Amino acid sequence: MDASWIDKFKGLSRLPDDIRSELEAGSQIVTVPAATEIFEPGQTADNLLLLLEGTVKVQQRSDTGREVFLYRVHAGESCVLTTACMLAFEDYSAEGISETKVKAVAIPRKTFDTLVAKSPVFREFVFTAYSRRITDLFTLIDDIVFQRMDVRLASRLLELADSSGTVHATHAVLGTELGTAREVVSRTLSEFQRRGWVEQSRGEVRLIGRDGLERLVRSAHAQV
Amino acid sequence: MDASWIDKFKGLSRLPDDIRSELEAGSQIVTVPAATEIFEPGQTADNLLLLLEGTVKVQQRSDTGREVFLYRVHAGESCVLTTACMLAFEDYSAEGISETKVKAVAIPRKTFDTLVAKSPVFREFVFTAYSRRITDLFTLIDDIVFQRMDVRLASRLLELADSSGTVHATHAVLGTELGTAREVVSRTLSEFQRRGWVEQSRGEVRLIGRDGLERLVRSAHAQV
DNA sequence: TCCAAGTCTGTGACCAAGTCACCGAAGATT
DNA sequence: AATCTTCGGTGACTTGGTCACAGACTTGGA
Repeated sequence: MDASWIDKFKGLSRLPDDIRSELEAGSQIVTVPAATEIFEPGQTADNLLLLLEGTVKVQQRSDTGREVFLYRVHAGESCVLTTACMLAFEDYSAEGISETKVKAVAIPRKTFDTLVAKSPVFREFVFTAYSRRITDLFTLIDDIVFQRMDVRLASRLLELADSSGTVHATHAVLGTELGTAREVVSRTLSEFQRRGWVEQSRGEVRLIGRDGLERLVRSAHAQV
Repeated sequence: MDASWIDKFKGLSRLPDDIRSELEAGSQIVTVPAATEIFEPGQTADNLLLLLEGTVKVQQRSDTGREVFLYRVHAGESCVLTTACMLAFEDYSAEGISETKVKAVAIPRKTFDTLVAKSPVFREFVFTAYSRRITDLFTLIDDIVFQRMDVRLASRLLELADSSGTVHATHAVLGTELGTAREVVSRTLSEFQRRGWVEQSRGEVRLIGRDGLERLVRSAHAQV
């Protein structure tokens, strides 16, 4: 345990030494296998998770059993929206699922509360994280309401592509990510393929004309 | 100043006396006329507002100049999402507009920060408020993605109706509230009228068959 | 009082997106 | 090899969003 995990989080590196050790002592490093439900509706969250490795997908399951993707937590970020419910002793209405193997720091309610009280730096860290997520949610809503599907799909593909330019996801998965139907994804992807922007095979999409996709996304954002 | 405003907020009434007086001393009661911009994008919020009277509408203006309604703050609630940005020194991306004359308590950044540090009760108040708003945002997203417009309009009409069962709003306003186009609202309202649920005149909708509207809303929520 | 300008609502044509039903192809299982 | 499951493709249809335009109502001068 050479360098502390704390330094992986920009907002926390400024913590004074005493708080640092308190945080380290009062928290715990956990690992979770891929595709595991980390938290779910109807459960009071009792740990704040800070992701060291991997990604977590947060989505809401609606009454009908369909799912809306809300946001994705990457390494170096925190599942901070759970904390509101944590401190408020309220249920969280969204569910979090590890997409990969996940390594994270779990900060129990008690430590969290103490640190929020004691440390201005920690407080700022928490509220900054909040404000990020909330603005993300706002832009998500904006996107859903006003942005065309082809643009949203294009930009999501660019986000999800691995280093070799391939997206590993079925049409159905892409559908729930964007809150739309599988058929719509299929149709749009065929169109992208026709334009020579992507190649498809079962369960994956290879981006072979990033330029086209990027142009599409840019053109939609360059509003008149 | 007989009864303190503090007792209007359920979560705050349990505050110990010393914190109460600190809160009262460190904050200020303000009034804002109707239809005034209270906060806007690109501005760091420096006060947390607790509404005593009136309502505030929070919406996001998109690049194209269109607006999406996000949520409405009523008396007894707080514009709490601004506080994240407040403490994080970040810009708020949404705008808040008073719909009526508004009386509110303004808690400056400094007082807020002190109280969050000092008082567990205040902390819980803040985080509870957060969690409410966030869950609201989640259900909003869910609604937008999965719920039919007629259902959403019906339930919004029921919410917005005054004591005499009249909604004072133009079709255009209802459109932005629901994130849809005016024409869609017009068409749906004509349909409601055809069914004898509402009567219309310029700038207002009178609900004359609440039952029908309520049935529509209920039937949509009673998912199989 | 009457006109002009602005605001609000209605409508038809069209396009984008979501839904439904169904099918065949590609992997996985045995 | 036979079967099962998952994935992707397609056509027909409905709902919702966009555009263009017209008529009705309101308001504020002239």
